[in-house]
Parts: sequence; structure tokens; C-alpha cells
Amino acid sequence: MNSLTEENYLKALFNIANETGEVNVAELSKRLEIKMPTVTSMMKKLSKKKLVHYESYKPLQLTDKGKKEAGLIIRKHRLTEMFLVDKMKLGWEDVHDIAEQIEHIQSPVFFEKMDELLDYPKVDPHGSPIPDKNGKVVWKEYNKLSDCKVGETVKLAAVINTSSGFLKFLNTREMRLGLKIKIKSIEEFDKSITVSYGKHQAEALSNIVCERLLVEKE
Amino acid sequence: MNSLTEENYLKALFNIANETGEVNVAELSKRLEIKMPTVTSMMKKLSKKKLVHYESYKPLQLTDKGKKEAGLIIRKHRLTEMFLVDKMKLGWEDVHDIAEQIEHIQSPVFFEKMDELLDYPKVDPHGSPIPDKNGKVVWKEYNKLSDCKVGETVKLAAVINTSSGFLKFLNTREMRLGLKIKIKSIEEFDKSITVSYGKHQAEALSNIVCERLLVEKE
DNA sequence: GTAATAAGTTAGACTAATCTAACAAAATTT
DNA sequence: AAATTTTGTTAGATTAGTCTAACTTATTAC
Repeated sequence: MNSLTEENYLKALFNIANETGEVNVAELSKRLEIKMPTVTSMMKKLSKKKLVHYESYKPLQLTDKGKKEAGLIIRKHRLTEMFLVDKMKLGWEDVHDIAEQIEHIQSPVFFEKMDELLDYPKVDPHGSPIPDKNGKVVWKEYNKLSDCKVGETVKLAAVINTSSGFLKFLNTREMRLGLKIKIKSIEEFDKSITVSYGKHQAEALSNIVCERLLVEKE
Repeated sequence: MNSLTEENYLKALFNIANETGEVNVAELSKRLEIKMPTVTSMMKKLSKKKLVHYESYKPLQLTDKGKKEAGLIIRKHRLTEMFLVDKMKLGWEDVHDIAEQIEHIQSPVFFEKMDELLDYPKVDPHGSPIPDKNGKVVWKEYNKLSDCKVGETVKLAAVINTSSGFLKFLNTREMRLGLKIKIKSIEEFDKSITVSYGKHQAEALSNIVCERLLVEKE
């Protein structure tokens, strides 16, 4: 059994690898807000447990075992988020911090029940895929809204950043997953995009926002 | 903020005090499965935090602050148990271990939502009262089934022991809270009681079982 | 290609929570 | 009331996870 601390390292390794491919000590240190020497020593520990491939000065890599265990933690996290939104009627901006805690609960039956009550969901409330029971996860190939062209109509499929602040911003604009968005114009100098959707005739979205919105073309 | 460990000490102090009145180091040590010297040092720590009145060789006592914090943890535990049984359809024998973990979740909104969805329940699935938002709890005056007399008809109001084994035993006898039970006879030599209820014409219950069943007289 | 910067490691210290061994106080038994 | 047992404390060690300071290796800039 892994400690709560170990679980957090595994999860961070998994998430960073999914986002940027390669993971190094500095990045992990920044993500976990833990100093580098501490990270190094934890890597040695996880290496002994066969969860991480670790060699001095080399990039960090989860082993297959590590990937599986990390995937299962993330499965619990995302199932929980879905449960909190769907069954407990919490807002998508409120669920991350709670799921961050509940993901460490040790109880197969608890999460199986969640899965069943939710009717085996494939994605969480932010559009991220829920890993399967073996910890395996496949991301669909989405586009960033920032990479779309004028005139295109796309469907909002996922948000990259799940910080409460960003999600509250989307709430004020009445943006939610599944929304159909039409790109009306793109500003050259700051890459901001003006879109229309629902009752909104013209909303200007900064490049920072558009980089975090993943969309599907119809 | 108290650590998970501190919370477990507070809860145990609260529970033992409710069961037996006075708490000493040996008892707390046994309950938590933690050696006495460790308990002593934790009492000093909690004393510094004004959660426990501690004097060498004297019985242990929660301060008002300690009682409140303990009560709030137990509130979270019992709300969770109710949620797991009522909303998630888990058996009353399965929920204790899960609630033991979820009670440490830090998120007012999460537990408020539970409370709301359950429509502000007053007792948990084992008949134990749920402390209010100030951590205050009042036990109704129940009788043990073992103290009842032949001929009486009583209603099962609570179970003292919430171990999975005991609750599974009750399941096999189809006994649940609210059940009306008639006392048919009492054995002199071992204090076992024969009762009838529902479809059960004559079930013999050992004294050990009867001591753990709390009933209300009609 | 050397100097400067960034990334990573080693060594050693600290805290929280635990333990065992040894001793001290209180309660119980005889 | 003395002996024994139970209860409680003190002292010192251990482990997990963290830190800072100092050093090393790798990368980047000039």
C-alpha cells in the first residue's frame, strides 16, 4: 500500500507526463510545491518500490506498475468529481479540492458504487477522460479553441485548467461542456477571439482562455 | 487545524466518555491500538492546544473546545454513514470503515450538501444521534433489550456495536431499526432471550447480542 | 569553448507520530 | 500493611516526510 504522500507524487508524475511528455525533478517540485531534494529522495523511494524508473540526472518515468497505480488514483478523482456534480449538485468549480481528498479513500466498494450510480461515465465534469479499472486512459484528439479559424463552429469538449477561478469565469459567461461555439473573428495582435454561442452574440475571449478550451469539430 | 491523528484522538476521547463516563490513558490506548507512552505525549500536545484537560495520573477530559471539535468530526462521520446507506445504497455493515476516512475531509460545503440532500437527519443508520452544527449531541434514553421483561413489546432504536460482523449477524436475522420485537422468554442461566418479530416466530438471542440492542418502549 | 545559469544531488537537521525499556504511582489482592 | 498488578510517565530510538546549505552536473548564453 502506498502512503497518501506517495499517491500524490504518482498522480503528479502521471499528470505532468500527460501534459508535457517528459517529467523532471524541477517540474515535479514546482507542481507539488515541495523542494527538489525532497523530490529526489522520494524518487529513490518510489524507484525501490518499482513505481518509477529513476536514474540520476535523467528524466523521470513511471513504470507500468506506477502508471497503473497513478491511473487508478486519477480514476477515483474523476469519478468523484462526476459524482459530486451529477449526484450531489455541486458546481464544477467546487469539486476539485474535495476530489483531491476523496481520491485517497481506500474502499473498492465505495468507488464501484459511484461508478454504478453514475452509469459508468467516460469523462469527468471538466471533460477529462476517466481511466478504466486497469488505470488505462485514452485522450480523444481535441483542438484548442485558440487553434481554430474564423467561421468554424465547434463544440466545447473539455477544459484544461480546472482551477476554481477559471471555471467561475466560464460560469459568468454561461459556458459549459457541449456548448456550440462559432468563431466570429480573431484579433491579430493579441490572438483574442470573438465568438458567439447561445444567447451570447459576441464574447471576446483572450488567448489565455482559448488555450484552455478544448473543442471538437462537428 | 488539527491533524488526522489528532482528530482520531479527539473522537476516541469523545466516544469513550459517552460510553463509560471517565476516560483514562489505558482505555484510550486500547481503543486506538496505540501504546500508552504515545498516548501520554499526545495528551500533552492536545493539552497545549486547549483541547484536553490533562494532569498526570488524572482521568482525561475534553475541554469545551475539544468536545466541540470532536462532536463536529462525529457529525461528519454519522452524516456520511447516513449518506452512504440512504443515497448510495450501501449496507449498514459496510459504511463504518468508509465514514472513518471521509470524516476527515475538509470541506464545509461537501457536508452541508449531504445534510441538505438527506433532509437534515437526526440519527445515523445505526440509530446514533448526529451532533448538530455546534458539535452538540443528545442521546435519547433507550433501554437495552437485555433489560426488558417477558411479555414486553419494544421497538429496535439503535445498535451499540457497529462492527461489520455484528451487523451482518443482524442481517441474517432480518433485524433492522424500527423493528417491533416481542419478548417471549428469558433463560435464567445465560440470560439469552427468545423473541418474535416479523416472520420470525422464535429467535433466540444471546445476552451479548441483547446488550448491544437498544430499544424504545411503546 | 568558457562562463553563467539552471537543474539535480548529498549531507545533515527538524517535526510528527510512533515504539521499547525502564521506572514511578496508584489500585488491588492477600 | 505489604506485595502484586495495573496504570502512567520518562527517556531515548525510529521512520516518513520535510527543509536548508553546500556541492555537482547539465544546459544555455555569449
